[in-house]
Amino acid sequence: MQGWEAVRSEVLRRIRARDWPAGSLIPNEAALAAEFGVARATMNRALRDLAGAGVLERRRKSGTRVALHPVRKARLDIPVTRLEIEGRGQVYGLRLLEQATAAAPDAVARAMRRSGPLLHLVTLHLANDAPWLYEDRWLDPAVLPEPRPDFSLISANEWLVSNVPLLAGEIAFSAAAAGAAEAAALQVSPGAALFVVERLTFGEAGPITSVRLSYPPGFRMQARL
Amino acid sequence: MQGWEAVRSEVLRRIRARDWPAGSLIPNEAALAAEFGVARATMNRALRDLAGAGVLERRRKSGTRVALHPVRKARLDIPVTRLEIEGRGQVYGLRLLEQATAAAPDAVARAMRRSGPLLHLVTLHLANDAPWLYEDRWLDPAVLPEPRPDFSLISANEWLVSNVPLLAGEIAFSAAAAGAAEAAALQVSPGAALFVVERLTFGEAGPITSVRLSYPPGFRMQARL
DNA sequence: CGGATTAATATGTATATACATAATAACCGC
DNA sequence: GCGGTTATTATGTATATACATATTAATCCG
Repeated sequence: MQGWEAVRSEVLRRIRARDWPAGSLIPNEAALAAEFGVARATMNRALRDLAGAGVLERRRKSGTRVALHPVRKARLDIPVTRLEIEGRGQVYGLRLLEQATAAAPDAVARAMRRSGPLLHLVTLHLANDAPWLYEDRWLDPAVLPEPRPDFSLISANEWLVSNVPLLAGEIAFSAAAAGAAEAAALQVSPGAALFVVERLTFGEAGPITSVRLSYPPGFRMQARL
Repeated sequence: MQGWEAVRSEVLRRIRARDWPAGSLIPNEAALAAEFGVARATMNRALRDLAGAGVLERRRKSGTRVALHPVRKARLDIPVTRLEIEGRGQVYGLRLLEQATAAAPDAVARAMRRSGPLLHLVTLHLANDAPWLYEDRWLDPAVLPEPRPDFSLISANEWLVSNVPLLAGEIAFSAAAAGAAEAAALQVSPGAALFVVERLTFGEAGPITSVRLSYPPGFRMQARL
């Protein structure tokens, strides 16, 4: 047995083979390190990794036990739209449908903790000239320089990731029926089932942007377990 | 500066402050360790963590550079449905709508690489007696013991996670219009926008189960960025 | 017995050192 | 200049050791 990944594999095997049943306590790091013939640091890395994956639960002094209900953790990468499309070998296009400074709807204003007017951007992203993604974004104008970037050339998302220090965010996925504007832009019938991604992004001084992305029927977001 | 998390914070700060602009090469581990006054192992852990988060890109010999297009990585936890509902303080219910051994549809059979008949389970999960989730599952009967578990008492998912060694899986999210059966079970109108999770799970000897989960309109799947 | 103090223990982290590995740069003979 | 070999370099990993920290068990004392 050599290498922390090999150690991790053997530990995983024992868990799946029920050598160490769900909920049971497994031997401590020192004992396992001795058994596998590795240093404790190596053992630690393997076990720490499995704990991060949700397979093990570790507590000081108590020890390490096999998770009773292994919460499956999926990881998904959310690339910049342009790169996602170009990565599929297609030609990326961008059409700015609307750009205005206005009062945001109630739900958005509350989430962004802003009462004043916000910059409203509605954008259609295209792949090989076909509608790919409808984007409805509200943006705090305070983060923009003068003159403002030309959002008909670069998407707000792409401009933001490379120009504003982002701290954290929330993201949620859901399904929704297409509204009139979305349906027209995406060239689907009103009421069609859209895949919706809603994101709220925070900078150092609170929320910066709130965005709703709608993908037409057929879109699948793939994740790794 | 003490502790790998403090080191990581400072590195992150420099990246966001553009001390180290996107795409640029940062000093090597040894130099940074000296500057921060920590061991290289500590520096390594901080940088390795940021690389895992997509903020840095590291290559042997070439060095470490700030990611040009920081792919945002979202992590989402997918709990067992019963625990998800009980965790919300609601009463979990389960209704087995259909249980039959039959030939799977083409797409399912192909994904599962099986030609013979499979066990087909259609289940409705309830929260406080209200429809919560419609589950359509195809299952390799070879993994089941005799007598078979009673899937009207325990959900197939829950039985599987605690009885079959699972290896890996694929998961995908999408939106779809409700079909007749789904609409009736979930008490929504046909064509309503459902949030769909499709999962294919592998054991040691190939695919074990293929499942399609449909959530009624209003359901949101939250993730952490 | 009960509550507070103290000891014991497993994980968490930091350190110096060493070697492995991958990728690039330098070199060399032709 | 070209193709192939060799050296160099930064990250990746393994190791022994040490101490920190959280948590539980044991102990003591009124």
